[in-house]
Amino acid sequence: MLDSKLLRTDIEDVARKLLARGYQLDVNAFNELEVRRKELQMKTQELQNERNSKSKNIGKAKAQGENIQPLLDEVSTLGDELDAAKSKLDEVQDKLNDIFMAMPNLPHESVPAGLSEDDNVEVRKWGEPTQLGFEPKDHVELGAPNQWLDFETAVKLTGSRFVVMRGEMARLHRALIQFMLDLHTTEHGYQEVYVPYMVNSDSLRGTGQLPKFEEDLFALKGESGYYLIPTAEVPVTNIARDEIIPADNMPVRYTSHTPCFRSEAGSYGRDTRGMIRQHQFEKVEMVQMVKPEDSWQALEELTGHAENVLQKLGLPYRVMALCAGDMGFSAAKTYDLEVWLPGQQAYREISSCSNFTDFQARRMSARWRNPETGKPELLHTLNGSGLAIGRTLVAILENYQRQDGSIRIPEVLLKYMGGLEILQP
RNA sequence: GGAGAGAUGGCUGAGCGGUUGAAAGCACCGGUCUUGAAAACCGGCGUAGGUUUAUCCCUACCCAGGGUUCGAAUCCCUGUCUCUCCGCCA
Repeated sequence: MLDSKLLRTDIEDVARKLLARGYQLDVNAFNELEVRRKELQMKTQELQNERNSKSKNIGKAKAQGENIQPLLDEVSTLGDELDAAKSKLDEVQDKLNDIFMAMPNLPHESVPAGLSEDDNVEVRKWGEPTQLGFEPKDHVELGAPNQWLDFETAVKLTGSRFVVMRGEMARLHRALIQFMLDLHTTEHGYQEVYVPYMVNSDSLRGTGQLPKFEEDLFALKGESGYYLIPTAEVPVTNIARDEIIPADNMPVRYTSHTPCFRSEAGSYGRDTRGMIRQHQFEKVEMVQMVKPEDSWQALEELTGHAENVLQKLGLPYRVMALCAGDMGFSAAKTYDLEVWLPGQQAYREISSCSNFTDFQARRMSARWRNPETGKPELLHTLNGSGLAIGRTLVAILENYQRQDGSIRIPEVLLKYMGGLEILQP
């Protein structure tokens, strides 16, 4: 959510920045609502004031044994007037609130212009696309032996966009999770947290998935109103919802491994082969809550933490600064990490690292106590994948494949694989 | 699942339907005292919004949402959560 003061004082500037990301703000409609809000609010508060003071007088008069009937007559119509004013005010405020909740964050000044992924800008590159010296297989072919990756059975169990993993492949998948969590907790200063995989709608509103993107979520049947999490970002960031974090505890750095559940509505036909785009996948997430003045530095660091995972795994990647139009709803700036996939001869997204500034914090009232003012102030939130496990597994299979279809295990994973060095078909 | 108790400011904890936005204590901040600290004493100390900006003033908020009333932290209804006991259970 954007600062309402900003929209009152400089709405043209806000509208211009939103347009950069393809969001058209109806300035006139907003201003009209805002004028009405002000009128109705002042009128309502005046009536409330009148009611309060007259009621007090009635109390006093009654205490002194006076006849209060004339005073009661005086306020007889006040209640109805007040109710009418209040309901009009509520109506306008609901409309304004709907607008606010549907308005995306403002892109930072450093965000490249553009409306589609074609306008994203490569910031840096690490390593070179892997040269195998033979025709590379993709992960579906590589996973076929021993039913390492078994898509047919997953279809039977559930449907498309799921996978069953077996044997050493399942272990490698698990090894990746352990490796990433250990790296973030021991070298990057994150605290590991375990969180619910279902959340309520308040949490989803807090991080920005609701109200606009409900079709991307799996909602549970029944009365609970719960949803399966689309990312650990939701439960982990909402830890700070309605909290005031002491300055000494800042910055807060959490890492968490969770499954992620996404309906992938609107992506029919895209990435249908293999496990690039699944309804259920694992992810190790990093989340930070920082002082506002630190958030841009924190974004660079957090991106570096995700990059470190790829570097330790020896996977070539590039860092892309997303253009304004390609960023997610809540982000002020996003770096995508794209890993090289020999099977596709392409870089594919494997991590997304964003600074949300105070956008999520305002939605969820996440604050810290600023020692300079002594007051609670909105903090800044960030998160990034570190990394998406399924896609990392794909990247390892494709980059570490050998001509006979066997897979070499990267050095850093050996201790999680019980010393197993090669996956042999 | 059954029975009962409860939810008040950072924490503990008062609160007859009418100057209670809320006693008291703790914590915290400023000051006096002290070589310094502690103690003692004095003062301050919630959040959000509106108006204004020197300030003042006004409104809302005592779990949430409804209701009764001229007036609700206080009464009624619904929901959520917490605790205790019983039952069941990975």
